[in-house]
Amino acid sequence: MTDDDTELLSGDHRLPNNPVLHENDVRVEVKERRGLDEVQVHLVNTVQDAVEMMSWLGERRPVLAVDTETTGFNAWDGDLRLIQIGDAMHGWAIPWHMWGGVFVEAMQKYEGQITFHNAAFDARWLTVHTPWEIPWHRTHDTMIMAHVLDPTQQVGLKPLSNRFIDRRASAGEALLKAAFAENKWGWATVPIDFGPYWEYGALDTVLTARLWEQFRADIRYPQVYELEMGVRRVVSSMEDAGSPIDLQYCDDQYQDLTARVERAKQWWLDTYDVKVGSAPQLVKFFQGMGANIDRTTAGGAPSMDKAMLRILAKEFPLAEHILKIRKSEKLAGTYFKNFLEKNVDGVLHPSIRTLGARTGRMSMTDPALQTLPKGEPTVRDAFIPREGEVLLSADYDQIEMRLMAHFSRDPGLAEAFASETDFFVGLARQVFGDPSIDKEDPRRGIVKGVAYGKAYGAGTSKMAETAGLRFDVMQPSVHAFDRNYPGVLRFQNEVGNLGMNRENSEGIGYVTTPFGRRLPADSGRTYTLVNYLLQSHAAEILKRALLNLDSAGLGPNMLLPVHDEVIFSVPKDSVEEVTRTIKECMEVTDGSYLVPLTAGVEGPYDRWGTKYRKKTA
DNA sequence: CCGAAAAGCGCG
DNA sequence: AAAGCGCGCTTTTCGG
Repeated sequence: MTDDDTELLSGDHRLPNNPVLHENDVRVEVKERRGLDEVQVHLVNTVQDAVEMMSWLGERRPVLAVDTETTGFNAWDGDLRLIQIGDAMHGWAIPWHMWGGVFVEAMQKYEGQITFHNAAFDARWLTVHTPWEIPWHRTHDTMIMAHVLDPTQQVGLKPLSNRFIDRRASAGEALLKAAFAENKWGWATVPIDFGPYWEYGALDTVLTARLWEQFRADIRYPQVYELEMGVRRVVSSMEDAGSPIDLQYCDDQYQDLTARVERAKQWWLDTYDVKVGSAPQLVKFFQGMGANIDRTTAGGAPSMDKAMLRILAKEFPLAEHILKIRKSEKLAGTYFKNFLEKNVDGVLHPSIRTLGARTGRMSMTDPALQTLPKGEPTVRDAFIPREGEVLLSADYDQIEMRLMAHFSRDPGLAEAFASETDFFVGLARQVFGDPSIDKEDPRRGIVKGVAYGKAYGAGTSKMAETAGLRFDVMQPSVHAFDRNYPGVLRFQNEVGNLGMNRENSEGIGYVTTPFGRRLPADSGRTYTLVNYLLQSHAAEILKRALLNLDSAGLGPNMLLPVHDEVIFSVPKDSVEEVTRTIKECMEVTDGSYLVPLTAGVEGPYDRWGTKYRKKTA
């Protein structure tokens, strides 16, 4: 493999309807900036101030930065306090409740490019509290720019500003924090006209505008940035619309589970003087009963994890009891309690970071709806469609495996996707040369483990551990896999070598996705690049699908993205038609990949959990 | 009292 | 030759 990034490029990656970057904005003249000495900040406090701000707004500039100061993190419970606008030399702080009308008028008048730093945050507050609608087609985000340029750097406004603009950028923040401590103020209570508060709020827009100038020129692959800005728009709208849940059901489940957990924990305390939540106490308890605890945690302590307790349970039934308590506690505390606390009128509005991982995967918090248990459908049962609608779920079929076939160009692996039988059954038949293998055969699971192990960069010992097999039992299967799919091994070596060569010559090992996203490896860990490439490109494909779905008019029907899956709420009578549209938007079967990227649509469901229940004939 | 770390566990 | 990747949340523990 050569140093040429295009080596991994393939296919047509045009994006639907997403004109974020305009030809002309690149040509805007950007002046050399020297530190922050000449910068002026202003507070809109009088009609005269407002007039001056409007006059300033009429000047020519490459971009206008917008920022907000709020009472906290919850946009529904909290309040918007300050909105700031600024450019490279001036920042204006606008008290929302006094002068909000001036802000709205200003934004309606302004027709140029806009940038935020972390648009997701400000977009949510602005959507909830103001009538202004963000013009996404001319909206930028310097946090997204920073992540695209280097996903391993800190992408906060202050770290970036300290690094790229002026070391003193965070001085104001320190001053403000000190004032908070001295006066017992918080973001909700600091007086709006307190100098350090509004001044550094205003300065943030200056920093953001400067970062935009800096980064705009550095974006070598506008395609990734355009994808990300489009996804930010679509995902913010998913956040706003939210996912409906059944509150009564959540409450019933929560009450029932917590009561049972509490009783069980009390019993352990009364009977054995053991706190169930404390691993060290449990270790002592089971050792006292004569148990041999031979697994250790990452930190070296004796382990009381699920796997160890399962082993112990064969000899000590009490270990099973601990597992049950943990399970119930997790269901109650991590899921139902969270749903009850975080919903707004029966709707969850999670925070979705579209660039949550360095690979470009999304992450989700408050609540983390990408990590709901599937072995316990009762949790997903909390999720219901909108009024008069039903749920649909659309998943890509083995997308990372298909991308491994594509990137490795291994004909055998590619062929396996063409077969009618279950993919991993087919793989197992090929690997073990035994056409009688069926879905229940343990060799299917072994091959699946080897295949995903390859995709994740695991060695034989890790695969053996995951499968619960001895190294020497696992090894022949790995060899058989390598013999059958030599392209995969070659691909792993190529990516690993490319990464190592770059680490030696350029100081950093990295690969580039077909969209142009640069994926850096930690030093000495270039073997992770195979996984980064697969995971990252799979994320890009899902993201592009979100834009396709939005363009097809399904934006309002999307509830959640889950890595390689999208959850929808759609009108009952449109299921067939929507199913066709979803497949068209998600699948890539035009030959741009060595194997077709297919997606399955499941449903309709009236609760999400239904999908995870055994189907009855 | 608070924040960070560790341990454990949920997902793709 | 060998290397499991990426996340978030809760509880407990521990140090400042």
